[in-house]
Amino acid sequence: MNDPNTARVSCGALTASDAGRRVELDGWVHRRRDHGGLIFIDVRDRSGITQVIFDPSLGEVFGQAETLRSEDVIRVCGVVRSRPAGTENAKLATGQVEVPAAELEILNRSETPPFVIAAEEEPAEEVRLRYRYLDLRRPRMQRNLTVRHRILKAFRDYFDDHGFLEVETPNLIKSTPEGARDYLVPSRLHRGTFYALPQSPQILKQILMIGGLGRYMQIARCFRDEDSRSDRQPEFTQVDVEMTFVSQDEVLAMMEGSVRYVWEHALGQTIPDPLPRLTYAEAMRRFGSDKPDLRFELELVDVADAFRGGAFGLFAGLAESEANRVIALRWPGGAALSRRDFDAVTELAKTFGAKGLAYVSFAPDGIKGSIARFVDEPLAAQLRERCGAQDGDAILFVGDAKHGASEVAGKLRLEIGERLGLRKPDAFAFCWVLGFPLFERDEETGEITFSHHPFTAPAPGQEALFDSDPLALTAQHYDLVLNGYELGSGSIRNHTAEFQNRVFKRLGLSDEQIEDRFGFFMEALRYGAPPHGGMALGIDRIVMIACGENSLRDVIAFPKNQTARDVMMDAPSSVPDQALNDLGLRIVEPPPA
RNA sequence: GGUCUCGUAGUGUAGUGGACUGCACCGCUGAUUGUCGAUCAGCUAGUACGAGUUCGAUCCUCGUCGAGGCCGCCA
Repeated sequence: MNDPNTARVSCGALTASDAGRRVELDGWVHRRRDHGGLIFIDVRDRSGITQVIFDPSLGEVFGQAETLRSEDVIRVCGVVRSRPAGTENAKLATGQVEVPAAELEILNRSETPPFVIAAEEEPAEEVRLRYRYLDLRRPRMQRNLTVRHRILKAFRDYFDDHGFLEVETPNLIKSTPEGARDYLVPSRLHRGTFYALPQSPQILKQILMIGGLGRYMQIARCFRDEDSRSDRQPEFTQVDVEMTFVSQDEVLAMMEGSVRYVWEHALGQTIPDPLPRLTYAEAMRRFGSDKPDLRFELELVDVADAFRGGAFGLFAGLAESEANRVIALRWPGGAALSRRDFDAVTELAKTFGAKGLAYVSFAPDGIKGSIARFVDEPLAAQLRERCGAQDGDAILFVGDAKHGASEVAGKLRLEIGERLGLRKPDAFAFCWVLGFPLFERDEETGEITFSHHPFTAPAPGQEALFDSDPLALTAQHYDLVLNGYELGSGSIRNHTAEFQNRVFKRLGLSDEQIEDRFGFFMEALRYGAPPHGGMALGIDRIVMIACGENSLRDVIAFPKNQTARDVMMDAPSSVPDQALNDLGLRIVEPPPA
């Protein structure tokens, strides 16, 4: 069919103006409607669907058409024509035209697919992933991967426009045993040693700065051997960025610009300029999260003082110390909830780490709820005033040590927002979160550890605190947050070996440990490392939110499932003994439980 | 590691401590010349696995396996 008079066209592209053209359509049998003496076949490719019609006058071709089934792959030639009056299909982009087949070539047959591509109903995710190549034929996945492509391209275009060089960094690197668990790759040539897959190209991009690249970006694959969530995959993609001779504000402006450009060019939407900024302390206080969902209000309200010296002993006691919070959280319409509903919410709060949950509701027949008997009229009036609660609302109370109370209340806030439909998938609420502490105390060991990573620089002018009160140090670190998801984080880095060494020492590393793990990096810092800083944005999450999806698995072509398995390939899998022998590995059975 | 929910034909679902587990789609056979979720007639095909309670279990209990959500974890 390599006829110069025949144009190969996309299945979704034909319009009335194409009538009279002789075209070739290649694609899958989407649906067939067999009327015995007349057969309609919808031919599908990524661009859409065109109706092809077979007439018995075609003889042998018609006989072939009778055998066509879903997902067979065909090539059809014919002259496009307008549909007879009254048979147009307004629901179809190509509904004004059809192609009466003159020739048919069956390029491949399909077995009966386990699920119907054309169906509205969605098979279980396990089935979708097992037959991913079929799932990918569905419009939803084709759309999501298209959006993903456009977003990636927009990022590349933007950073290219701003003088960034895309530089690839290796995937077989050195394990630096801090942070998440590494994926390890055994070395054959150096038996008993291992490469690690990068958790991020962090050190490498810093060395690129030392290498004088100035402005670097990369669409980088990262690997972390930790348990998955709907928004976390063991293997994920970042837009990784690093720049020299920049202030924090300059990095923020550049990154903010990239996101604004992406939203405009890939999604056709404008976002605020500038993006709102919150401090870490403010985010925790008002939203109970370092990644607040700003699509809705419902802020946390501090009410400890209202309970001080009052009848409710638990909160009165908590109110005596600045280390505690008593947080009120308005639940619009919450008075309609049953006792049973509140019990369920209390159970939920306990899974978040709450010891319990107090609540009052303002029902038409008076104040109700678990602590209603401690809430007299003046207190009720005060609480309503401060929370902005109306008749029919409820207020939840979380009281505990500051940080824990904030986190519990923050998660309850999201739950309320979710139930009230306030987390709209087509709304995009960005914000920066700044002013994180540089160090924090490890709750298990009691040791001082870094909040994000050990290369982050403290805010200028805080040198005096470094030894006297390290936990009071503020980091030049920033998170970009969208709709309650952390899109990415970055920082201004330490660029002198001397200061980096002080940080490592402060974290309790010995000279030997520093040399063993970071010796190459410390050495690089000593050869004229310029001031630098950067950021990495999680592409998978950005695409997920942009597509209105709830799971990364719907925006990744071949994702792992929750247990980190690829159910299509069946990975991970065992390997032949010879492969283990080459690597000097032996599998040890786990000890009996 | 913990916890919750789920597992019924190829797919999506319904239902019940007791008789042939119902429906839709897919598939198969036949009919059908203007459909587009084609239509009409017929057919095929199922309780994840194991143990227990019970006269009797798809249903109740426990375990195993698998899946998903959340907590821990994720510098």
